[in-house]
Amino acid sequence: MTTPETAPISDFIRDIITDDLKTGKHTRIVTRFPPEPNGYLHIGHGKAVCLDFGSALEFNGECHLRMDDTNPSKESMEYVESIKTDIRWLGFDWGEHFYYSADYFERMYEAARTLIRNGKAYVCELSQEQWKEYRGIPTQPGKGSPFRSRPAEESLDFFARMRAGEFGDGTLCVRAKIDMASPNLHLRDPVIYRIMRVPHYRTGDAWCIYPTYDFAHPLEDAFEGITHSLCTLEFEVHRPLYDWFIAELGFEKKPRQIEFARLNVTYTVLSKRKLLELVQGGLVKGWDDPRMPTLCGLRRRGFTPESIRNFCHRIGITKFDGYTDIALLEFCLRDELNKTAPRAMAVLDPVKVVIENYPAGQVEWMEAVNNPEDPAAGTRKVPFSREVFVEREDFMEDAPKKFFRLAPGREVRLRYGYLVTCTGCVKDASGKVTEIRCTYDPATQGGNTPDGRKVKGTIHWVAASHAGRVELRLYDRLFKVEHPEAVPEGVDYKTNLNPESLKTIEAVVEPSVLQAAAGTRFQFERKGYVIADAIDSAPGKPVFNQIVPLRDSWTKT
RNA sequence: UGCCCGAUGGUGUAAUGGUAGCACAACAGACUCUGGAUCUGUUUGUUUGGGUUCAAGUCCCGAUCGGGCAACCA
Repeated sequence: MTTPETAPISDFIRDIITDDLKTGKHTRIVTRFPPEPNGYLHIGHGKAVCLDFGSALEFNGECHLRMDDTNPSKESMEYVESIKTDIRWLGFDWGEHFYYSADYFERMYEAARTLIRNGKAYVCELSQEQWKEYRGIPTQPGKGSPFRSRPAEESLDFFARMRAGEFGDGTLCVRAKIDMASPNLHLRDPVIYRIMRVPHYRTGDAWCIYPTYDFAHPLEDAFEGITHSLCTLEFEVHRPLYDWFIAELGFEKKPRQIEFARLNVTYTVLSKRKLLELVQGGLVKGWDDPRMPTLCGLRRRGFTPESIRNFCHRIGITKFDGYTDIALLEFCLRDELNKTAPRAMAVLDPVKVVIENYPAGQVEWMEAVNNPEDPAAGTRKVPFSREVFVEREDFMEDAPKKFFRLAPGREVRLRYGYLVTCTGCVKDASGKVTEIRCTYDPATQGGNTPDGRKVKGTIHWVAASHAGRVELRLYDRLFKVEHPEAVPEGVDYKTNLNPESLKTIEAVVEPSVLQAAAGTRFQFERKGYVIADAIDSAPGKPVFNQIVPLRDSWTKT
C-alpha cells in the first residue's frame, strides 16, 4: 500500500529548503515549533507541527521544540506538559532540543542593552495613550517620541532600574529606534521590553520586565541556529522587523522567516481564544472534549495520529487562506480504520426480533470475520438465539421496493446468522413497533445460501440472550454551520453551536465487545467507528465514543 | 482613501512559458454476507481587462474580490 504520507512532499517551503541545500546556503536545516504555553494544541498546530518536524525529518535536519513564554500572564506548566504529550502522540520527537524562551531572558536583556548602546533603542516614558498619537496611522507618518534622542547612558541606567523593579507596570518601556515614517506600523519604534509584575511559571519573580514577541523571536531563532523559521501569514508584516533585529545585532547565521497559511476547518473554530471560551463557558466538557478540534480532543474522540498526519499531508502548504472541509479529516480516519479496525456488531436503537421456528433456549456460536479487509485479523464466535435485537430503522411495515431490509414478507440475511423472513410485527397502543416476528431457514446456517439464492439485504444483530449493554456517545459536528465565525456584526458565533453535537445512548453489543480495553477501536458494522473512551471505561464495562459514522449512501425515498 | 499578501471545479491542492492533473465532496453504474469497502464513469475550474510571446494558469501593467497590519499579545 502506498500511503500518501510517504509520498514525496513538495510545496513552496520545501522547495526553498531544497534550493538552500543545493546552493550550499545551508548544509543542514534546523526548524522549530514555538508554541506559547497558554492553551492546548489544536489541529491547526498539528499542521505546523507536521511541517516543522516533518520537513526537518525529510531533509535530515532537526526541529526544536521551544516554549515561547515571554508573556507570563497567560502561561502555565499545565500547558507545557500538554503540548509535549500532544506532539509525541502525533509521532514527533525533538530529541535534546527542548527549550524555553525564558531561559534566554538574560541574553535577550544583554541584546537589548547592545541595541541601546548602539543608539538603536531607547527607554521611552510615553504612556500607551500618548503613544497612539505619536505612532500615527497607516496613511500618515508618526512623530518621534520625545525620548527618542535620550543619551544611551541614560537609557541604560533606566533599563537597569526597570529590571530592578523601580517603576510600575506600563510606566516605561524600551523601544527599538527604527522608522517613524514607515508605512509598516511595526517599524515605528516597536516596544521590545515592557514592565510586568507577574510571576513567570518558569523564572518566578526573577524578572519584572519581559521582552516582546517581535524582539524575542528572531533572537531565539538566532541563538538556536534555526535556518528556516516557519510561521503563519499574520506574521508577514513582522518580517522586516525580524530581519532588522538579526541585522542590527550582527548575527552571522541569519534565520529566514517564511510564512504559510494557517489551517481553517469547516464546522469548527481554531482559535485558542474561542476554544478557551468554550471550555470556560462550560459549552464543552473540557479541552479534551471529543467534540473539540484540539489534539487531545481528537485523540479522545478516537482519531489516530496517522489519520491526522495524513490529513496534514493532504491539505498541503500554501499562502492561500482558505477552508478545508472537515470531511477530508473524516475520510482520513475511515481510510485507515477500514483497514485496521476489527468489526463487531452493535445495535444502537434495538427492537426485538422473535424467530418463531427457532428452538427456545438454543444457542449457536456463529463464526464471524473480524476484518474483511485484513484476513490476518481472523475470526470470532458470536452467539445466536431465538430472540435477537436489530436496528429499529432496519424494519419498515410498509417499505418501498428499494428497502433491502426487514419488512413483512421479505427475506434478509442476519449477518453470519441465518436468512430470516419477516412474518409481521407487534405494536403497542401508540402504534410503536415492539416486536418483529420472523421465521428462519435452517439451511442457511452462518448466513450461507447453499442453493445460491441471492439476498439483497444483510443486517447486523445481537442475540438477546447474550446482549451486553454499553454507553455510546454519538458525536456530531461542534457547529451546525460550515463557517461558524462568519456571523453578522453583533451576533455571537456561539449561536452557531450545534445543540445536537452529543447524544448519549445505550447500545446492545455482542459479548466480545465488553472485553475491550480503554483505547480499543472497532467498526460497529453498518454504523461507524468507535473507541472505548480512555477515561470513562472500566474493565468489563467500556464506554464508547463514536469517532465518525460509516458513509451511508442509502437515500430514503 | 496607506502598506503587505493572496486568487486554479463545491472544497483543498498540482502544473516552475509548451496537453489544466490529483484528492475530498457530489452524482450514476458494477460488485458485495457491512446500502461499508472496492471498481468504473459523470458533473464542475485558471476572477477580470490589457500587454509581452510562436505559445500565458504561469511573465508585465491595471482593475476587482478576499485576507492581514494601527497590544507594552503571540
